[in-house]
Amino acid sequence: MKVKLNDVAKAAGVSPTTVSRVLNNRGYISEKTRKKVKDAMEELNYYPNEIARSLFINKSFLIGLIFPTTSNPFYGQLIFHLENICESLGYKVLLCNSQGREDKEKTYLEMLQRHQVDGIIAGAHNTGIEEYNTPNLPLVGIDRYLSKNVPVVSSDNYIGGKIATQLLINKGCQQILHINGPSSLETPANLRRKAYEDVMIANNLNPIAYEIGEDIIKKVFDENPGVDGIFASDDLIAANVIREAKERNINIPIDLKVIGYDGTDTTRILLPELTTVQQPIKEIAETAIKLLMKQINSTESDFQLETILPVELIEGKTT
Amino acid sequence: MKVKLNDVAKAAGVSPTTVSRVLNNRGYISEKTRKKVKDAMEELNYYPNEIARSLFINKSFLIGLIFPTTSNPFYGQLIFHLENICESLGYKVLLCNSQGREDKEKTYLEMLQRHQVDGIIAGAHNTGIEEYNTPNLPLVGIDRYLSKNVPVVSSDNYIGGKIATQLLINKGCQQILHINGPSSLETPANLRRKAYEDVMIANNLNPIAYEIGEDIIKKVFDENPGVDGIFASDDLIAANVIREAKERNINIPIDLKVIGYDGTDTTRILLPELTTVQQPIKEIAETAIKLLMKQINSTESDFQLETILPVELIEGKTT
DNA sequence: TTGTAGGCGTTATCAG
DNA sequence: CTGATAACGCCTACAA
Repeated sequence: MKVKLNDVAKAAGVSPTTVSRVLNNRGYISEKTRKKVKDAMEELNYYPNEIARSLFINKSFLIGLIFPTTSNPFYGQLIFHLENICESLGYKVLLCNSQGREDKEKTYLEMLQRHQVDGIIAGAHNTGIEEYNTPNLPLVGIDRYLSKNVPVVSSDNYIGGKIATQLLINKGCQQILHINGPSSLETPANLRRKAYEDVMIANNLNPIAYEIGEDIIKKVFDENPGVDGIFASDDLIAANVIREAKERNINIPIDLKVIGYDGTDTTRILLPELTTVQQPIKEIAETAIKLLMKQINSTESDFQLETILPVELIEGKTT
Repeated sequence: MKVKLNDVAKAAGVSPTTVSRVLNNRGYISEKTRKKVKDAMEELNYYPNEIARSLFINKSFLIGLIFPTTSNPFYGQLIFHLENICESLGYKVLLCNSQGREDKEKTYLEMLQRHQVDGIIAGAHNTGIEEYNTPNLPLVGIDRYLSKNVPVVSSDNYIGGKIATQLLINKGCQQILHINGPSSLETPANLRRKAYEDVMIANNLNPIAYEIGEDIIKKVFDENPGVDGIFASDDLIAANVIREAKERNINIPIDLKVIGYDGTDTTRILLPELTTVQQPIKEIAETAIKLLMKQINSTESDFQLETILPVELIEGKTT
């Protein structure tokens, strides 16, 4: 069947230990035997069994990633960077699409623990899942409070929401609405809405926020015929708003101004005219990994509990 | 440290074997001891070590996925479905973003083998990497010939290309160009271009194809002032074409008609007006997994070597 | 510089 | 019905 360390040893006429030494560059080995062994490995097309190795060293070099779906451009891009950085550090990535379902997320969480992952990065929009308390495992949340003492990384949602709302006000909008995704109160992303409400009130305007759902966009327009500004909590919602507006022959940006949130590469290509608040996705990924590695490589817990990264306004033609 | 099977055994006052039996529902156990064991597992918050288990049963329930990037909406959606189906079958997914780089892909391929994955699904646009010949491992390619005898799944690229080109011709375009992605001659995706060329020639038109690259879109317009139809080999390219056209004040669809390829959920939301050839992404994923499982679960190689799934034209407002 | 022995956590085999 | 034992493939003492 599969060629193993022992086979290499036999072929090279040395002991398994020697092969292991060559493999891991440990201890003293004569150049001659080293070459013999290397040749044998080449010859037999040998790959060390990482599973056996993990079992022994009690470390898997596996990181679990739990996000709603790679299909969403924000998560897709975020996961791309996360995987990328992991790879550069010698870690591999176990991917989990929770689809925002609490049951799936719990199952995944258990599965990852069974597989002895060295850490987990999660970002979904579920309410506090208590299972995140139990595992004595390095954890990092992205835009998401997982549990007490689990560090969170997010873009500056509050400032982002403020910038967005303020922009609409500055551009002269009178009736500004907010539509947010399926976010519970426990995610930092909800600060986008909070900021919207604060800014509206500070400007003596009436905040009206909708949560996305079946036919919500139509409802928004039906219920607010005078709407002239919409701050959508992500770019996909913004795109849906734009489409509905077009169908109703509402002129953007003259009669209605729309601003989104995320500013992924994909959005910038497919809908470049959209004004949006761009998240520093790569930096979020870098920070998350850094925080995770800190936990993995040390026992002290002196890491920053909440990291907030700056956002950037990208003005397009929809405002 | 981590609680293991032995700890549970001790706590329950039974042997490790019995615990293992309870865990796997094998052999006869009295209800009483079963309960004792289950309680102990609960008590100690025990999770079986899947690594040790994999080592013994010589199966990891891991599937490797090698694609250029989850950031691209097509791959993002494809990977979403692949992971989803794997999960439903009890398999976990190791994610690899090859970024279309041959060196990365080779490294990943080796890494996956070291990790004893039960199979690999790959779809990137690299030229034949010979390493795909060596591993005696279940493999499936998506839109990509990995090696002799490795099954390939793809959308009907030829028909898709034909439909796209024919549509432009039917709509009265005279100077139709094609822009394709960085595809080598060895991928089925290249049939999109082949079909374009065939249809053009069959209609006594002159086929001109560009391959995407730095400032290619501008070049396309500069070199072909009379262009009135463009078939882009994916939606992102189509989006770039549309943007450039807008900047040049070229009216779409009146002066220029554009059609893309892929029709991902994300594109449909962000750029719903784009006419495109939609790939059956979910079906591609299902077929790929089915072919992989067939290889995993049997030694015979009676599987279909090439599966081609039908595409669908989605007419938007850009044609 | 190299080899031998034991164990990482689990499971299958074979007794009892 | 339950328990002891060996083994999965590798690595680290400890010996030689």
